[in-house]
This record gives sequence, structure tokens and C-alpha cells, in this order.
Amino acid sequence: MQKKFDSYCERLQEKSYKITPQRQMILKVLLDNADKHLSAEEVHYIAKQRDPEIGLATVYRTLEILDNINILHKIDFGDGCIRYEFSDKDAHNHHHLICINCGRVIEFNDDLLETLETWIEKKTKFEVTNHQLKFFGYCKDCQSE
Amino acid sequence: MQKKFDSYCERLQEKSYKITPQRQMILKVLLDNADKHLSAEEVHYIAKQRDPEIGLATVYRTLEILDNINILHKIDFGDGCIRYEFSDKDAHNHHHLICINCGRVIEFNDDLLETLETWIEKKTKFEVTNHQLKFFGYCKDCQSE
DNA sequence: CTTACTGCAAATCTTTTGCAACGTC
DNA sequence: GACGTTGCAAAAGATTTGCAGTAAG
Repeated sequence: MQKKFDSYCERLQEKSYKITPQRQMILKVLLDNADKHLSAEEVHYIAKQRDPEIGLATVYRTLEILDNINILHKIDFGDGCIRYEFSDKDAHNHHHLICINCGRVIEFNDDLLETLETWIEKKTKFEVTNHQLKFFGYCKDCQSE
Repeated sequence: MQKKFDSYCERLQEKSYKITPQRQMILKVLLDNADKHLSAEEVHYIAKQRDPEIGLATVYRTLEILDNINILHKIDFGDGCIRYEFSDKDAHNHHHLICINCGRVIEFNDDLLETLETWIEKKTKFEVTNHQLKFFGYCKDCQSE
């Protein structure tokens, strides 16, 4: 965890962003909840418990930067806000199962799309840099209803 | 086209929604632009040219209904608004290539995911009803930059 | 004639921006 | 010390809601 934190700070520095206490804290909040897909609001809520001074705009600005330098990326689960996830989390082969009843998000690994990507690049001349695959449906607990 | 329009009206009726002129018009706008992925704002803009009286809230409310009864579904291309697409459009095997430079959206067909879905249902006991696959990258025109 | 639907305006919610004060390098 | 960064408050967008009037079945 400390290792990741340090490498993210380095990446910020490389891109000549300053390592401020707020940015470090936001990174720590994200690392502590790496399994969660937090939204800006949620990051702010947790961050405020650690430092009540921190502003929501700072959180938004930091997440934007972390997205730009590819530490995070945005995901939309259709619940009205942008959520974030670390980019290096099994990078290319992890997808999401989203329950349309309770909203739970389950992660799922598979590398089937590698093949598809190469095929797309050949066939359509579109240069693929990333993909997102979401399955909607009902989780185990919601199927009875 | 007329056939689809009629069947959509029927579906509205079945669910005991009224067939108002506004709803008919919104459906026609959507059918006339079935290749486009319009947002609520865009639907309203086109609709207003046909009937300047129509209100934006009506458009939002109608799109919500059409989504609920599965005539449309929402897609998010990361441009800050919800876009819509007919649900029956090659339903299960059409995906999107989104250019992160110019924002162009290219459609792409493939049925690879059918297999994956069955596999997920077996493996995770998640009941899949739909999926969304998006590839991000650079379209032909933007690759030179 | 009843109940759902509409248009408008106001409200809400998420995200962005302007700006003076502040802190990192 | 310079310049990027912060917090706050205000602004901006997208979407939702309340309500009185209107119209579909």
C-alpha cells in the first residue's frame, strides 16, 4: 500500500504537480477504499473526517488530475455521479456486474476482450486504448423478488 | 419505421400510459434520429422545431418512461449528459467505439459476449439482463495527432 | 368526467470556476 | 519569492419537482 502511495506521489511530481497534504490525504482515502468505487462526494465526506478544513472543490480538482495522469479513471454506474477506480487494478481484464435492483457492484475478471481489441484495431482502424464492460441484471440476493 | 412507431405506441398503451401528441412526437424524433444517440436536450431542440410549445420537462419525463418500459435505454459516453438508444437495435451484440479526442461514437457488432454471459450466470449466479461494452481510443482521423 | 399529462418556473444535485489567501518547491 | 494550490462562494449544467391548467380515454 505504502509502495503504491509512493509511486503515485512520484507520478504527480513527474508531471510537475505539487505534493500537498490535501492531495496526499485524498490518495490515502482512495487507497484505503480501493475496493469501493467512491464518488467525489464520498471521498470528500471521508476526507473531512480526517481534516475538516478540506474543500469539496479540492477533491474534484484532485480527482480530475489523478484521472488525467492515469492513476484513476472514471466509471459511471448510472447513479448520477462519477465514480473512480485505480487504473492499475487488473487494468484490462476486470469488468462490473451491476445489480439494477439494489445497485450493488460486483467485480469480475476475464481476459476475453484482449482478442476482441486486436480484432477491432485490424477491422476498423480504431486505436483502442481502454475499454469498459458492464453487465446489468440481478444479483443473487435480488433474484427472488 | 411506421411499424416500429405503432408497436411502441402499443407498448405504451399496454402499460396504461396515454398516447399524447407530445409522446408521439418525441417517438418520431427518436426514430428519425435512430442512428444518433440523442440527449434529452437534443431531443427537445429538434422537437421544438416541430412544436415550439413542447417543454423540456416533458421530454425528460417521456424519455424516463420509454426507458422504464424498455423501449429505450440510457448510455453514458462521458460527455456530461445521458444519451438514449433504442433497446431493440441489434439488442445484445452491438458495442461502441468512443474517440477520446473528437468524441465521435462508432458502432460495432459482435456476439462474443453471449458466451461470456452464460458463463457469468453459471459462475457467479448473477442474472444478466443486459450489458454495455465501450472501447475508448482514437478514431482513424485522430490518430495522426 | 376522471385521472394522467403538460408547460412553466423554481428547486435540486453534481460539478466547475473566480478569486484572494496560502504553502510548496 | 514565484507560482501552483486551496477554500469559499458563486456559477453553471443537467435533471427533477410542484402546481395549476389541459386533455386523453
